[in-house]
Amino acid sequence: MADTRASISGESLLFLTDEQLRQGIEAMFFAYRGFTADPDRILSDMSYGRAHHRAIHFINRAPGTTVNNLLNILGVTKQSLNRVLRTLVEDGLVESRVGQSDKRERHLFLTDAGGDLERRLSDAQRARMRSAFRDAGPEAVAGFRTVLEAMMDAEMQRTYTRLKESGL
Amino acid sequence: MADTRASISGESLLFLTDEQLRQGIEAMFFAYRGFTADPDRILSDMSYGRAHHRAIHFINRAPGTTVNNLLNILGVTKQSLNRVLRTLVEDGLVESRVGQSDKRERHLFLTDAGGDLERRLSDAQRARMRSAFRDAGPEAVAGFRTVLEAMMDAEMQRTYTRLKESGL
DNA sequence: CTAGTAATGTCAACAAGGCTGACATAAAAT
DNA sequence: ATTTTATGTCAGCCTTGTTGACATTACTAG
Repeated sequence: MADTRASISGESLLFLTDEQLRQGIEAMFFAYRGFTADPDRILSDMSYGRAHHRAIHFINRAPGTTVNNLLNILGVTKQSLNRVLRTLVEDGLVESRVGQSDKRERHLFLTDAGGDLERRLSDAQRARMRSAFRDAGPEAVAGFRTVLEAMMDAEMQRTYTRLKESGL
Repeated sequence: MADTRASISGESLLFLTDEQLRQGIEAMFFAYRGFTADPDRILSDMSYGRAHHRAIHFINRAPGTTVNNLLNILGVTKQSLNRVLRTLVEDGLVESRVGQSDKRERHLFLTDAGGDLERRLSDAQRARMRSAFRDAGPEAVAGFRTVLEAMMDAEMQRTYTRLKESGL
């Protein structure tokens, strides 16, 4: 398990040393910090946190989504999500409409103010992503996405793909 | 700022649509969950969390590192780190030695028990990384690392590179 | 129609892990 | 001799996660 060389089965599979894997692990750690840094700065001025950002992002992504659907995407408990949603609704950033077909469901939408905040947050995050993508070039970006997809849990991979394809 | 197409300045730079950037953002979000899932499971059985994992990882990476150095790497306050280190020392996973040259400094080392836990955690995390790397192939891995490096804050990039080169 | 199940909300309590501010100590540096 | 540095520690606060319990409403199956 603690081999230096992991697998020499294929042509160029001698690249999976523990050292390389560790570098990948550390790269994920440091990069995720950068990834969240800009929106975090914006949010800390308001009384919001990363959890609000995530909710806003996915409501914007799939307007009219139900609470249960959002729960699955975010992978938290309904109590956690509810606390966040309640403040967002109270502050007029999110609207929660009772479903017309199934009146138990709540469909979630961003208000104009919610859309404004979403744009500020994602502009900041996109700017960093854009700059990283531009520096790295198209082939690196393709590789980046391939590896990230392979790193997801199977269920999240399906969720990710579904979201990805809904946005064409 | 909300362009569909970001930059058509170069040969193949027409790939930076907002949609592509958003997919990158969501890929980071879902992949990071996968990235931390396995160690999190191990840790939740004990009374430890992700913060303990990070401390253990970097102490293992750079044995004898000082508290201050660890503080810079982890990017938290000394109070936060101290809470974590205290429990690790109390539980006999980390040893804190007073520096010989500068006696104000404490140098941190994993004990045998600490090394055992480190191995369990990193084996789990590496297994996922290895599988993702293998599925994606060497070129994708190179791209993955290039993009992640470009996404880091400049300071973290230096820290990352320093760590990377110290492990040759 | 009734019983069961599903979707949601809410209350309470708790824990991890961030944060700030204040203060203490020892040792190095000036 | 004074200041600065490295570290530890106490107290308190916040966000965001958790579990468990319970209520409401409404769809669904028998």
